[in-house]
Amino acid sequence: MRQKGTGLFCLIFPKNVKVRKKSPVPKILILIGVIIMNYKDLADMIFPEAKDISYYEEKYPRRNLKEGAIVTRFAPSPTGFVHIGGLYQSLIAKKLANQTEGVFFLRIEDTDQKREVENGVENIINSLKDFGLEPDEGMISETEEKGKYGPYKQSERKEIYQAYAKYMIAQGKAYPCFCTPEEGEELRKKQEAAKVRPGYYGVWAKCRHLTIEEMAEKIKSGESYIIRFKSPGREDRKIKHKDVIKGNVEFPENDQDIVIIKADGLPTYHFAHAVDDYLMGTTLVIRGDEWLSSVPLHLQLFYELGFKAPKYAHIAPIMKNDNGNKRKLSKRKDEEAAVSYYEEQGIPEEAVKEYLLNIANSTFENWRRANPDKDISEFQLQINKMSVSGALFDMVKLLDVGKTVISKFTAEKVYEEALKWAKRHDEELEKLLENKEYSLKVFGIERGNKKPRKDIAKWSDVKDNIEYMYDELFYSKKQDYPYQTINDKNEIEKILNLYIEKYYDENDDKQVWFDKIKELSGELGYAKEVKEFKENPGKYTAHVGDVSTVLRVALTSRTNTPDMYEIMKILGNKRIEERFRKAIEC
RNA sequence: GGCCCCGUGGUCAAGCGGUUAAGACAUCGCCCUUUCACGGCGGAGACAUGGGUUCGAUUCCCGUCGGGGUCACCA
Repeated sequence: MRQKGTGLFCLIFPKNVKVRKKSPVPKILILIGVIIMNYKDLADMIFPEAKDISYYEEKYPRRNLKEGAIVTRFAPSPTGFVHIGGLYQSLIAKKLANQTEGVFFLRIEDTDQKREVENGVENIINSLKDFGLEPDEGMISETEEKGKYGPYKQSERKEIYQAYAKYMIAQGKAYPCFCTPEEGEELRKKQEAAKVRPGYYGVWAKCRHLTIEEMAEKIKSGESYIIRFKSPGREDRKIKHKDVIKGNVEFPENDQDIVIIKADGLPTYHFAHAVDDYLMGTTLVIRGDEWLSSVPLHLQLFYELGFKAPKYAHIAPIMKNDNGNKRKLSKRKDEEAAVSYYEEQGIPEEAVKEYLLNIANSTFENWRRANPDKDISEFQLQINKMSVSGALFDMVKLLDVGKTVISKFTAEKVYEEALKWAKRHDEELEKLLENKEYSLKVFGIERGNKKPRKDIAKWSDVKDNIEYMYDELFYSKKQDYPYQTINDKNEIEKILNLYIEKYYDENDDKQVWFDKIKELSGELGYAKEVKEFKENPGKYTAHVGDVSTVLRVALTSRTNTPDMYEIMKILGNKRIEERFRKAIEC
């Protein structure tokens, strides 16, 4: 604010000599001299332009929602990429709002302009969109918003905060503080030396004890100042609070005269939180548990502001094991902390959400098993069943969820998603997928039955999974043929030639196809059944499985593939022959 | 350091005074008329610790230890 005092006029001719009943300045004093000011005069002097709070009370009526509807929000600062923890919060918030026919809104907390980052808002909005977590209200682009309780960007709510700050000053519940940051620093050192609790409170709160006249005088002379909350709390008293997740907690009362309006005229988090969540009708504040210890302050603020406080749900952060120590997933150190990481890796949005739901409610897993095909929007999340301590992030489990999620997709969906990812991250894969009809066949292998394959956990696995089905890639690489038991060149040649000349017929059904491989094995002196092979040690050098392996390796250059019958069908006679020829040449 | 929260297998977690202490992921073994995957069956693996309270504590209380959070004109 650092504004010049404009109070001289008010000092000499107070606009409001009549004092409201509540004013702590006795009437008699006012009668004695016009110089004597009251809190309201002080408030007028500091925020001459600010509206009366009744204006905002009318502008933002209480929401008319059905009983039990939860109004909640995601309220990030635009300071960089969205953290997985933020996504977790949003997911929970959105589910809860949807389940109760409430409202989920997005509010941008940009009161710290130093930390703000370019495209910060856009980033947040896009990340939410990527995960299907669009808010019902709030910011929808860098500059646009929807909903009747805006602005949803705190930097645009300055006048609202000032109106409430003015109201607090007029009530004698807030005051200007003229201490400089350096003085604050000194104070802390002094307290440290004296081994007392640090902070601006009680006797240490120098400016709290200034008279109104002294305050006015300083403002008038142009001293810069901030606004502090005049806490009525006492540290030796306890407050009890019931957190929706953490349960009963007990804290000492807040007695800190925290800053509510900073030197730049913008509010601090605490004050903005109280004003916004009241005006926006938030019923449940879902936030990280690093805020738990601020609850006494926030409750006090709501009370002194005359607001009904919301409920709080403090969720445990997602942690990471760092050399045996648990620590929060860090934006700086851990790539998996950024939600963009999951998109880059091609982990499906559904998988990330399912994994997060898994952490949120252990009942999710059972629900999923009972309802394998239902959409997660049908799962009823119970916030009070959430874990109180932070879970270690488990990539292996996430990937397992990813496999299951993708295994349920149709070939069409797999194709679309893989292509979408390839367009952003893998040109080579994108080219492979150009032939949609063919690719659909490839993705259709062992898909759609009751026991679908689970070999794709993320879209970045796809290329490695299917490349041998595409000639352009298959032939462009120098292949090794990792034959196993049967690895004699002549034998291999014999098997391949005999198979293609005498046995393979693309019109065979699977049983006939399989029987023919047995026949082939028998003809060349191998055991037709594995069992027979095992029962007669020494009689055979190899069995039908080993013969199959030769075919498989020659065909794909791999020992592990999905169903070979289907692969052969897709490849077709000509390409099989060609691949065999190539294998023999090597 | 003060204040606060938390502590069940490797991980996520049910259980909250009497249980053979669930389940999932990971791991190991077996089975699934050829591999892999899927699936099935089975194995190994846990109540941090010391005191209480109680006929009986994983469950309740206190201490210890361990982990985390918070003590800004940052959110």
